[in-house]
Amino acid sequence: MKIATWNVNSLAVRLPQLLDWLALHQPDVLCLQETKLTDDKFPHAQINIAGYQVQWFGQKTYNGVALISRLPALDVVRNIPGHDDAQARVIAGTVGGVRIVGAYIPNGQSVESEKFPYKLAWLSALRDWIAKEQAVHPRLALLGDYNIAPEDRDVHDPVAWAGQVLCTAEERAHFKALLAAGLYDSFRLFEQPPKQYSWWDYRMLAFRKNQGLRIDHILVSEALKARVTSCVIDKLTRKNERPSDHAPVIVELSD
DNA sequence: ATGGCCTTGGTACAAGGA
Repeated sequence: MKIATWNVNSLAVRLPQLLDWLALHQPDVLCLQETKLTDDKFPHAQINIAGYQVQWFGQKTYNGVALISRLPALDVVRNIPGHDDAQARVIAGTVGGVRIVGAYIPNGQSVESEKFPYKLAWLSALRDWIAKEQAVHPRLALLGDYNIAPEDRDVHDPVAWAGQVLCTAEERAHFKALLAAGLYDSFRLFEQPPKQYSWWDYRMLAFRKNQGLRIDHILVSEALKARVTSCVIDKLTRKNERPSDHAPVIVELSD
């Protein structure tokens, strides 16, 4: 089973790239973030024609998530139950016996912004909910754009980024709390070369200089950890024409 | 080169992203 996550930064712009990507990589599950489409505009027919089921949850201009899968997604949930949120950031469903939680964690903008406490409160709600989900679904994957670089080695210039949003101690503590709750960062289950990132700013030739951050993650529960055979950041897709600023992340699970 | 983007809404350019 191949599961993946990709922040597409506008599905209105990136639909052709998405269809190409599905045909090339043939994932069993793909979680999308930043679709930026209201539900009436979601291109479900094209995704169905490509051989996939899809559940979606969006809004105008910002945010928006989708869960694409070969098999139908069961028990689909939109956003964090009990956490009042005007923004479309989570879609979850059970696919092939695996609980898939696709999340677009808030960016936070800057430590001084009112969006930063919103991010921290959101992460607290996520943590509480995931703990409950794990109790019900031992085989669980939490994948998406976390907007957190977990460690300095996930940052091209840790000195410049020290204390900045995406790299603060508070955000990293939330990431660590997910690990402490029994989730594993698939990427770190394997020996990895240095300077591996999943996002590069469109500006400053950041991609060409590999000035990026690793902020897109696939966390898996203990029961799934034993089945993870690889975790790859698909950097090639970031080189495409009209790319998203994020690269997809892909995990292979044995049967 | 001490810089260099992209998307949206709306139709000029400001705001947001990470």
